[in-house]
Amino acid sequence: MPNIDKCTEKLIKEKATALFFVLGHINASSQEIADYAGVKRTLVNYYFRSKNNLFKITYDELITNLKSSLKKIYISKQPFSNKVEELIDFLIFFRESYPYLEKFNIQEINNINRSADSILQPQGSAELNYFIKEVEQEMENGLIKKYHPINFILNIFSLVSFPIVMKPLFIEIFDIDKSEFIALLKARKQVIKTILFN
Amino acid sequence: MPNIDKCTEKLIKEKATALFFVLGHINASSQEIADYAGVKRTLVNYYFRSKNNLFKITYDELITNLKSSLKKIYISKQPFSNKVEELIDFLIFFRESYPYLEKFNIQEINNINRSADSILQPQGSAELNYFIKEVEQEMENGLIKKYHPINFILNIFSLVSFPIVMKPLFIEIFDIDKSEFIALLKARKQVIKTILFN
DNA sequence: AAATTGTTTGACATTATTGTCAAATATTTT
DNA sequence: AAAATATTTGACAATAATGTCAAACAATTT
Repeated sequence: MPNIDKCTEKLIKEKATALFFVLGHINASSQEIADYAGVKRTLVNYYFRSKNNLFKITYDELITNLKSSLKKIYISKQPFSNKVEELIDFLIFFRESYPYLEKFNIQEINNINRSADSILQPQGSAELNYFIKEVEQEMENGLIKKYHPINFILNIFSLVSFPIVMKPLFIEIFDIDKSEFIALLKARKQVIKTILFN
Repeated sequence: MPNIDKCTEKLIKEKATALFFVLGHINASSQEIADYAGVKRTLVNYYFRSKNNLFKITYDELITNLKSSLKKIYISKQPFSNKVEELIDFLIFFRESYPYLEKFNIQEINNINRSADSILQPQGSAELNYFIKEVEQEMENGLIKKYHPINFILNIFSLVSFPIVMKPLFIEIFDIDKSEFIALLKARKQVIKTILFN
């Protein structure tokens, strides 16, 4: 069965991305990927050589998007508090679009076998450093409390990401409806902003 | 080779716990577990029937400890701010003792195949509800900002756990020494307390 | 010391998954 | 339409991991 609307390679890649990072089948077998894309398993090898390579490609694309968006925000010309707000909004949006990306990061971060050719290649950037300098500036100005500026970044990422990553667990622990928790997370955006500033 | 000091069953269980949750080999093969304990692989099956069962047993023991400690803190008779401080201290201590426990939680939480007999059995408790009531009380008193009390709990767990879970990633992103980051996390305890209260 | 019970071992069968390859089929170029 | 190229398919080999089992061995009881 030939594909009319989309070339097979693109199709496989898109379906794999959704399977990995939207549906959370991070360890899907090549058979599972092929089935989800509606193609034979061998085509995964034909177009991408190996399942791992396919995974690496989809992961790299997502991370590249993420990084590029973050960098734009870090150096954007706008009042600091607006910038933080934009950062929070974007992070929430991205985490909810690909809720399982962070899950993979966590799985891989601590992987014993992680080597130089690891899929994960975290790195800082000039843009991030610029933002950190700005945080220090605002600490001088008294807008935020004074401590190591990295803490401010840690706070943002922690307060936004952790509840999303742990959502199913928290729903059971707090014994509330899924919809109620989602509403809570929505309202939480304001809570986070309040907490971050004096 | 017979074991003198410790019966084989206990030995395997202890080594497996360390391998899983201290060293982070969450997906260790039965061979790896046996090697680490210095016994033949079949003994894992002999004493624990299956690798999965062994994992479940070690996991359950850890979680039982964790829950019981948390419950004690939740209902302990002491000023609210001291209680929160104790909670933070304990959480940091526990996360650093078993840094990979949370990693497993995150892996499993979203597992598609998670069924009724899943290893994960999160649940609330009367003690937690008691603590939440107390949080609401302190919001009335003006010690903490007013919002859905669950946010306060989310904040504590997020601010403590996320930087520990993501430690290796943050070290690379912020391009700082491991020792420097550990020092930062140590000092961070105070940062968290400051943030949580008005 | 013979019998019973508990523990350890190596060999085996089973299952799941991966990547390769040659043959079949479709598409494009000449 | 013949040739060349690209894509798809099914069969195959290799690998890794799991759990079972009977036999060997050790310890304990009678």
